[in-house]
Amino acid sequence: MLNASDLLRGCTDTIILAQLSGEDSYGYEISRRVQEATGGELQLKEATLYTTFRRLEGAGLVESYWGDEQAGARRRYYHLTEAGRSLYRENRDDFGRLSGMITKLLGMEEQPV
Amino acid sequence: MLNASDLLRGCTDTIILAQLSGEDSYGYEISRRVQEATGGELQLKEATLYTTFRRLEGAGLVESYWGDEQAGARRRYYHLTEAGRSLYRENRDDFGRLSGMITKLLGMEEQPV
DNA sequence: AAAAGTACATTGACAGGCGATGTATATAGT
DNA sequence: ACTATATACATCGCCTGTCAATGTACTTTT
Repeated sequence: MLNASDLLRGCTDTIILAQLSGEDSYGYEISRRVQEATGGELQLKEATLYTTFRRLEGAGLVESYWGDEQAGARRRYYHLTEAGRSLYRENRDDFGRLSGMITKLLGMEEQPV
Repeated sequence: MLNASDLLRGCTDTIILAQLSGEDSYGYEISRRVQEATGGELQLKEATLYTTFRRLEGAGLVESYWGDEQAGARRRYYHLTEAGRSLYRENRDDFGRLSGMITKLLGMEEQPV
């Protein structure tokens, strides 16, 4: 697995926001989805995941509520607020621009947008 | 200008290594080149730049020497070691892979490598 | 009965980016 | 002559995000 602790920094928020842009979800599921989507290469560690949720909620980017599961462990669901959706789009575009710049700076082939 | 402090983390080393992969250079010049190449969007702050040089040199990735300028301010040049060149290539590839994954996770159009 | 999976949460250490600040030389403008 | 700006390097200390370690609790599988 890629050791991407530092590279990940600044992306975690946006990745989580992105996972919530379709429908409400909860920590464990988001974690699994990220792992699946990257073939296990990328992983949001639990500590990172849950501290990030706190931060996002504190900033008013997401709202949380407990699910009403009758069986199994409780789940805390997160819902993207309008502010969160707006920031998500902004961050996504910023990431696109930045990764393009870095790609260029690293002397890699430029990829047309 | 893009506020990329966090996004930049983990890329700074590689960007600097990349700038040294062609020929020896010095701090101020690398700083200017990065700014020019990104249309002023991205900037390696001085504190970041010089602390990074220390770290890279401590890790044996670069070697430094004073230039022999007769006029103007002194310049400390940096030279990429073999270890540095090797890590540069590795980091560059890692970045490519990671940015591809993030692009995917952020729900952006995938760009063929 | 034990192990593994699901699910959430907190604490404290660590490390990189950077604002602030300082040094020194050279040049251009007023 | 003085001031501002550009060139050029350097360090200190703050801030913040990631994560290892640790803990809780329920369910399913062995």
